[in-house]
Amino acid sequence: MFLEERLQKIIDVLSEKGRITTSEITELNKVGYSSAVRDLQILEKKGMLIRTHGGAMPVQSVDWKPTAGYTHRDMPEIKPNYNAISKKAAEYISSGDYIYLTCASTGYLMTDHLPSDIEFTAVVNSIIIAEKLRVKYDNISVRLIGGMMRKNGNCVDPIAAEEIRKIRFDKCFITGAGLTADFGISIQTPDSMNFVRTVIQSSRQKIGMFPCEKLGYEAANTICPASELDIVITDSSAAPEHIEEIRKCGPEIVIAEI
Amino acid sequence: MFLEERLQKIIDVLSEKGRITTSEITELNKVGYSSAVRDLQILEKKGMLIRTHGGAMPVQSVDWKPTAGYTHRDMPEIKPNYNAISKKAAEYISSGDYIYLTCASTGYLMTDHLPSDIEFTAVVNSIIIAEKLRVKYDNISVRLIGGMMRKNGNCVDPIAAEEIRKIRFDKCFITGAGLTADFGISIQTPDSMNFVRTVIQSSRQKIGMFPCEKLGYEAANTICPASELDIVITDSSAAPEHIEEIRKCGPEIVIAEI
DNA sequence: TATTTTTTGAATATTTTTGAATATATGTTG
DNA sequence: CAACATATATTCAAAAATATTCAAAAAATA
Repeated sequence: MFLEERLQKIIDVLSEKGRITTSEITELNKVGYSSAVRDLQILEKKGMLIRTHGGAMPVQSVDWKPTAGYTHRDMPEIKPNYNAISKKAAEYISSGDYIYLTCASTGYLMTDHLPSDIEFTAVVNSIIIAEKLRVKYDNISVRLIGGMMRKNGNCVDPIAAEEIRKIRFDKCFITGAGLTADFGISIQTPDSMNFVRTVIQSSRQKIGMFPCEKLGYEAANTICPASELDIVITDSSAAPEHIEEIRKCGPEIVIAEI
Repeated sequence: MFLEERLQKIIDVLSEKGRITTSEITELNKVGYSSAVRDLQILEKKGMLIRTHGGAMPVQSVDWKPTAGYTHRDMPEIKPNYNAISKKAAEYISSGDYIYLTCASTGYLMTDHLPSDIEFTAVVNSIIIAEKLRVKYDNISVRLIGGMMRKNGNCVDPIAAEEIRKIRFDKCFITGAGLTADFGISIQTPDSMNFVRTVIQSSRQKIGMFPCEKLGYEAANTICPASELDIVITDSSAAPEHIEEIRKCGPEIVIAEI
């Protein structure tokens, strides 16, 4: 079998099952362990997947811990809490809404839970999310935000922010790398900071999705105070002190059961 | 057996089975290994297939599908003339260029032939093309044009056109549904008409890709006179009278050998 | 027949695959 | 939480598969 065929098979399994192990690959492609690993390396280099300890996962479903820099040794895991939060968030969408969907992993996970019985418009700045919406939903009008595209398929540069400025959202579903009472919503890159800030400023209702790991964490750049958010959705593993800290700032706290 | 017959046989097997090995070719055409390889080299040069280690695959099969599960059978059959024109067009890209790539099928086909040894910026309004560039090329900066996304993943509405208006391209690679001396470049929908017109107005050098079928045809809406184009790339099956008709309007005519 | 083009097979070079040795990470147990 | 056991990753060199080169042979053409 050709290299290209093997790689395609891996991608197929990955996007169907959401995960693949190294031993599955050896069986699937009838190759030795070393070749299986090398194939994963090739695909990782292309940005088609993220390697984990024991196999690989789709890029979209992985969001590494904000506390540690990402190296190939950090093993990203499937995060049920991310999924639970995304599902809960999707419940807030109403008929006719004009909403913004974050390009972070929580936004991607939301695409599995969006309502298919009402019509609404989703504004997205990720071609991965756009493609998923295009293929999966007929009831959603998709508005794409352009700009210089990052290697991960997202647009968060000033061009994209400028485009956001021309829109008023009913609701925005956003996230960040961290959230505290002191530092508010924070994120790694300045571009993202600027972009998300613009989104928030353009939205009537601001809904933040923050898995427990992100509460109490402060990333490099602050986007806005926590008080700007109307609703913060977190999960049942969140520390009570963190929850209380944010609640005092103003946002309504919603707990998604894992 | 003639060379052409052998090549055709290879293409036939390829489009039927989606793959062919070198040893299959030696049997199929009753030739030695060296000849089998040379035939593959010839076809690869024409852009009719992609050589792999051990054989070859159709160009489209080596694509990275955004969604899994496609086989080469699901992909539209590549017309050799479209492919030849796309390949020829890609030769016009120089280092540092800021180019627009049409969202039509010729633009998509170009993504198989773009130079990978020089850096340049590609502006695209199709998430399918954007995704392919993202995965396949490291040397290309991709600028995405946003707007209300059509069901096919393209953005050609007024929002997209407005975005184009803010750009000046070194070159644009465009097409249309038809091209005549009388009616110029024509296209089906008004949105597309407006969009492509804007692209042309924003480009220093205008390169049109028009397979022989499109010469002499007039679609509903005219975009601009044929004289606006600097170069028209067509294929060797184009009728001489059509070629002459366009040449008289001004554009340099380039014939891509099928 | 002379000349050119095409085909071929063998020698050589390159790429790909593999397994074993070593290193690192994760899970478990006291 | 340390120390061990297990699972997985990395490295690397040998082996296998495939590609390239090239000159001779065959075929086609003049």
